[in-house]
Amino acid sequence: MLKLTRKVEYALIALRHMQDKAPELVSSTKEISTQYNIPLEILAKTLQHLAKENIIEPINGPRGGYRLKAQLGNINLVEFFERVEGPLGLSDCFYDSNCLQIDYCNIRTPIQRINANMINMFRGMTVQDVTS
Amino acid sequence: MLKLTRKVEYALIALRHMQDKAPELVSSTKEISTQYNIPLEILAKTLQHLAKENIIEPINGPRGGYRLKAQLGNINLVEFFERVEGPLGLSDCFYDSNCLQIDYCNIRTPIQRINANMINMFRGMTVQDVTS
DNA sequence: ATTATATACGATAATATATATCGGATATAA
DNA sequence: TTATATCCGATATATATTATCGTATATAAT
Repeated sequence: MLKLTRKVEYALIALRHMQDKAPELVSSTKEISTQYNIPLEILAKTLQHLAKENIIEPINGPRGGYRLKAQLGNINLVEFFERVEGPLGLSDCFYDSNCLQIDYCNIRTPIQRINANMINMFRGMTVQDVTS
Repeated sequence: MLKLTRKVEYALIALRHMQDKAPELVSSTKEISTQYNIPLEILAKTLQHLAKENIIEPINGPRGGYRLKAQLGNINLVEFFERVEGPLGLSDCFYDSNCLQIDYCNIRTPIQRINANMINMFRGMTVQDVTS
């Protein structure tokens, strides 16, 4: 429990890889896949997703790839996680209400407090904090 | 991602239920299962686990059940999570080394920093903070 | 003693989620 | 025109979580 997904990890690895280059240089999926030993197709999906989110810019054709588009220092980790993986929360009941315990639950409020602590912590860091 | 497991949630619900009673009174698995709509067998396993961890005390036979044994204010959430679910970490690589990226990973250090933040946050709260 | 009720617990099944793969399309530089 | 790269829906696989089953053991009440 309390794990990041591979998709998030792959995304961060790729972003750091791009960040380490001069901004105009492109990085292809294959290049990143090879260098970090990430399955090509999965990484491709992940990068397409980041492109749709306007975090990176795709460049089609031969010698194509991706370049950074967004300012990584402007994206906090809560925003990033949600743009990559959807809504964030220690329990589903904070954004989805089909939990069998929801009507009787005696820990909802305290868990919500802890959840807020976690969210605040992640909101206090940006993607740049991970890629630098 | 970043979710608690049901097992942890069920454990916290049960502990709060016991905490709400006078300390000498026992709570049976069935009673808790019914009141909070938790599958009986799963809850039974969870409570057996808590008993093995000396967090609650089992009382066998008819009119039996469980009573609180540990001081919930003395168990911080990191300790609790680890006693219920095993090692804690945003990524497996902090306690298990068969990750395909481990030799090349460019985000290990920053993720470790974030992980430390998360651990510190959970260490700053006790089970009692959830059950009160 | 017998019975009913409760915990103990290994084994297994079902479900959900995360991870990975496939097949064929589109874009574009050389 | 060709080779290289992204695009993307559909599907398969693996893993982890959640739930169930069957049987054993303990004990209070009668």
